[in-house]
Amino acid sequence: MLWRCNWVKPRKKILNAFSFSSIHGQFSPKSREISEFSRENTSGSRGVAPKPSLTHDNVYSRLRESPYDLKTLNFFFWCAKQNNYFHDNRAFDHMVGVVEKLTRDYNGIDRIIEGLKTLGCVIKPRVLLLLLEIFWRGHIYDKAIEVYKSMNGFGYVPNTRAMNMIMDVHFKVNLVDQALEVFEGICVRNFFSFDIALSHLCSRGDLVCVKIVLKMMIREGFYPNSERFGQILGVFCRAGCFVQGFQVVGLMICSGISVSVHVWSMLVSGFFRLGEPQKAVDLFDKMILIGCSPNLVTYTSLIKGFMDFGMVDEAFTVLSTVQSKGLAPDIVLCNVMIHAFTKLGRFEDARKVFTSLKKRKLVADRYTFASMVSSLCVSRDFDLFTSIANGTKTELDLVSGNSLLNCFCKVGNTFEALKLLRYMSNQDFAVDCYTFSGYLTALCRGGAPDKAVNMYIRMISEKICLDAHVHTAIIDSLVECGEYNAAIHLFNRCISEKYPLDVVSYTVAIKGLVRAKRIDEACALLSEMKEAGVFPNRRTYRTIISGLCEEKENDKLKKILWECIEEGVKLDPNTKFKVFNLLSRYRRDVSEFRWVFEKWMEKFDVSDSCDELSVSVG
DNA sequence: ATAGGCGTTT
Repeated sequence: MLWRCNWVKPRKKILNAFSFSSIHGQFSPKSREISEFSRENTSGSRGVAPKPSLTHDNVYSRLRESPYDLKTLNFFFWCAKQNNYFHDNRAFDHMVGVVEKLTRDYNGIDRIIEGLKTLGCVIKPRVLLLLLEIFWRGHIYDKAIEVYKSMNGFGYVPNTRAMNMIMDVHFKVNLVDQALEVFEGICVRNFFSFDIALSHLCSRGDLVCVKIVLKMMIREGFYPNSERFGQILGVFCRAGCFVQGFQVVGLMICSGISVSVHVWSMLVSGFFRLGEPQKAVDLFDKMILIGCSPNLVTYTSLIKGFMDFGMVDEAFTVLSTVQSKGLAPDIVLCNVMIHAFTKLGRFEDARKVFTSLKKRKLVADRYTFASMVSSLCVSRDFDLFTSIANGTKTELDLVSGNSLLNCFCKVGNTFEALKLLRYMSNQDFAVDCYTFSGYLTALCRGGAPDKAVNMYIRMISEKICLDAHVHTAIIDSLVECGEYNAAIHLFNRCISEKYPLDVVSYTVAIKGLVRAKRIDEACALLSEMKEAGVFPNRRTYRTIISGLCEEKENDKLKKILWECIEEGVKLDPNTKFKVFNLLSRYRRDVSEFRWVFEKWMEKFDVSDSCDELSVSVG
């Protein structure tokens, strides 16, 4: 038997985009007498009872007066069977409570169906479809699936509507594969089939499936509504597929959907994340040109984007635009500003934004927390850090937890660091590379380098977090606690195993060799890293130069110094001073480097950034 | 349930 119900008439397709049930209200019920139900189902009451007609109101009041039993359900089905009568939302919603009770009273759907039969209800496809809809509306998903299975048991071929509902149910109970199977099995897909599938796939961020379903949808002549389009675009942007995101926008424009300020904002930040600040700016200009006015979100994206690309002046220009427009910064913009000021080393300004939150009636959140913790840590404002770490009620997430962990390690508060780690793993955080780096550091600092090494070995064997940062963390921590041989051993193993290493990894290894007084090996490693395509930076040179000065290795020092000059590497004042001190004892060296020394002297106390000054060499 | 924000190493 084929399941035919004519639920969704083609011309209604788009009109009813948002709800399955709205169709019920499209038809006015033909005047028919409710008492006919009684005549059909009982005997002898003819002519005695009043004869209310079959209207939504009458049906509803009758349902409400009835007990929660099979008879009421039967009555509901009977009404639905009448010509041109369609239940309204109220009736459906009422029935949720009824079937909920019936589900408890009767064991299994089959028993309910048996009961209905004994009441004279003919079990037609429509009955099961209605039952399915009630369960679906009542979020009783396991029963909905049961009804769907019974449909097949009765030999019915479910129609599109039933399959749409059951696909939705499968998505909702997280049976994605089954949901997609249902989707693929729908012979004639309608707008809802695509809309439901897309809405779930978007929520899950399943870009691959979104693409496939969207293509199918368009090929079959349907277009997503603006809401769904926005959601789809969001998935593309979050996945970093901005070019394809643009195609989606193109589709939106072609299908006459207006591109909202939300969409523009997404694209502006998308171009920044793509590494295309100029395109972001062009887009912003275009947006203004067509008369779409940017809002705080758009401006925030611009400020963040400019800061990421070191376009500090541009960022502050946008900030003054925000102020001149009288837009009150929200918590997101404040967080961006805290981050920006910190990055610029303007810790006092970052702190001012933080303390202004109360005045602005904004509540600090986990983003504020993570940024402030990091800011205070970099600026070594440990007093305020401690008060924030103890006083904030923000619930920790993985990122803010990692931020805090890192800071505890820096302060040297191993106890708190390990306590936090225990908390994070008890909370079932999906700990990541940041956490592992923090863990290894904390263990070493806490005087348990052997435990750290064991942990690290285990991580390697289980292939957890094999990024350069983690290798660097353990090697540096071992160097810092004087375990030079262990550090160098691990580093060599990284090289032989071809683990990913970056300039910092090499630099800390060189630091280890310098501290172990193995200066020749340190110099050799400097050459090796270049051969491996990893280019030393000023901190690498600072480390090796500092070692060479200590060992008074003038010849090697001069060679390295020439290298720095040729490469245009700028040294920090501390290192320059050491070099000058050593070489100025020798007449020949002074003449060789006189011009360099003079240049250094000219701007000895102004040129270099302060972060270099505060850090002791090595 | 359409946009913007947070954390590692020398």
